[in-house]
Amino acid sequence: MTTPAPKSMDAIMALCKRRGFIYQASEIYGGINGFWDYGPLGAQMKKNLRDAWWQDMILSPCWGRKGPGGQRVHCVPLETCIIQHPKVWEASGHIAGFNDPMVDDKETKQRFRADQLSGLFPEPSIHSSLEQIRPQCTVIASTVGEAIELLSADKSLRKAAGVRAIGQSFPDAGVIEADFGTGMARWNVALVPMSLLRDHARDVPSPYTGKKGSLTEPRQFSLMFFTYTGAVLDEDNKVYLRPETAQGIFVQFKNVVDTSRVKVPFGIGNTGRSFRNEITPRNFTFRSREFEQAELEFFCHPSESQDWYAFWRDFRMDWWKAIGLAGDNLILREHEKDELSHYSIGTSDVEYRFPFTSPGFGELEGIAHRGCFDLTQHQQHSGVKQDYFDQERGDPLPNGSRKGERYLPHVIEPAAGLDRGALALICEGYTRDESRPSPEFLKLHPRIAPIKAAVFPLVNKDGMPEVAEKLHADLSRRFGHLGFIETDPKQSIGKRYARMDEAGCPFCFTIDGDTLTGQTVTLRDRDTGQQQRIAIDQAPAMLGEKLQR
RNA sequence: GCGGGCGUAACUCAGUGGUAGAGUGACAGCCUUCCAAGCUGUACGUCAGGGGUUCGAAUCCCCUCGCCCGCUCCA
Repeated sequence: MTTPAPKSMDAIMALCKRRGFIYQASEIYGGINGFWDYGPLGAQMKKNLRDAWWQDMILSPCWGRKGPGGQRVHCVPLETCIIQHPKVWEASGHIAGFNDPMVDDKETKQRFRADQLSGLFPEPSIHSSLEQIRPQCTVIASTVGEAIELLSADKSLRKAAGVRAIGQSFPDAGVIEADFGTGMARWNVALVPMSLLRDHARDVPSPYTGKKGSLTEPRQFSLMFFTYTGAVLDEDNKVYLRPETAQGIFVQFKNVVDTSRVKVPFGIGNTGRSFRNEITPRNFTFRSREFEQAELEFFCHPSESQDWYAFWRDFRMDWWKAIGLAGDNLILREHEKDELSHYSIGTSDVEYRFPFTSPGFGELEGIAHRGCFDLTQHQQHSGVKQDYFDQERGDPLPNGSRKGERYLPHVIEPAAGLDRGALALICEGYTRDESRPSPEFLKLHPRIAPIKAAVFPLVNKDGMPEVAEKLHADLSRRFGHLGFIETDPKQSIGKRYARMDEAGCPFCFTIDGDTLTGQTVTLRDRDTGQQQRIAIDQAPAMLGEKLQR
């Protein structure tokens, strides 16, 4: 299978700017790395995407599709704060996980994670205590097996490390035979302890050059944004901006259960901004430091969790297809076992082939089976029970009811990136067709398009503008809550069509001479340029029907 | 974080030491009965920012910021 040539990202970015979809944040001050703003059309488009998610996930979940047990899917919304108690992030593991200590090699200017450095250590002798043992050489590898494999396979790596020859290796024992110029000897392979890197960085050889003295001490890189509550800048007042919306849901799980008559299985949805201090913001809005998520946490009985996982994975894929990403550029990718988070039983990504990832793919949404990891963590850290009493489970009682069962629900998490979704829809919709009068246009799904329709008088005279004005007012009343309804009497009709094509407006109504005599208008389709003539009083119903699809 | 490329009007770009330009777009008017048509006119620039060299800098030098690409990273 051949991959079609990727669309020009430069052209897409130029269109986004030109038509007011996406601007660089703080542009007049030179911009700020990793932040982007949405212009008028972009803001409306993203709202449409968010509304579509809300509609299909919360208000009418899964288009009415039944769950694995044949039951109706039930979800409720929640809106939680960007700033939560700092302990939320301790419990979730983000504070630890987001603060990987890194080591730089000052000579080569390269950087690696301090906990991913392995070394070849001499066997301890009676003359040296364990604290004095220094690695003879190092390689970047987080496991003993990986280190041995790298040394065995990579000749240039051996050269950098000063290894002249490799003998036998015993991965299970963590031992390898190597000759550093003093004859073949046995070496213990082990992770370089953090304490050694911290206190004796100068004694640790660089994994890049084999030379000692060029490594820095491990340094913290905070991937979470923080600020202070209250006016006093005191470490005790330090709080974090959330890196995901999900934790807000978990910490309110009990409240939702206790106050909203929900029964497991059910979902809680939450959309909103999250913040990650990305090391390398890149690729337009794809990896932004401030971004918007649409996350659902679906709580279910552990025994049903696998079925719900498959259910949500499939539905989410179908959903992206339904709003305009149908085709080879969209895939569902099941994570390999070694790719999974420590707590996850299964994860799938919905991925899109962006022009800048092609022929590879970039993640739009992750659907994760999180087990009961989060509720367990919060139960432990907060001391507040998070278990659920299910009255419909357990042994039958004589009176016909059930004894009930107490358990920590398992969680399926479909977590979508709205900015990435919007970007994918723009990339997918961006089309150049030189055979058209307006070669450049944006094929946005009617549900997502920020401009829903335009009404044009063919010429700006003979009473046509007045008729257009009236139809515009009518359509605005009925559909204005979904997006813009435009009208424009100026300039040539071709130019006005072209403008709408470029902005992704799917439908144009045109008032012409026949409207005045026969009460009909033409309805032009953006993608084909084809027109059909309909009665003017049918226009609202016709548009309503087309916007539903 | 490293390496490379780039930054001039809303967009695409020309301008390599001597008065900041073109096309497109936008806006106004005329014209116009279906696809960026035509005519007339108007507005639009901290030449990414700062510093330096020079009589004079968009142009040469230094620093910073931003964007793109390749590494790296992506809990």
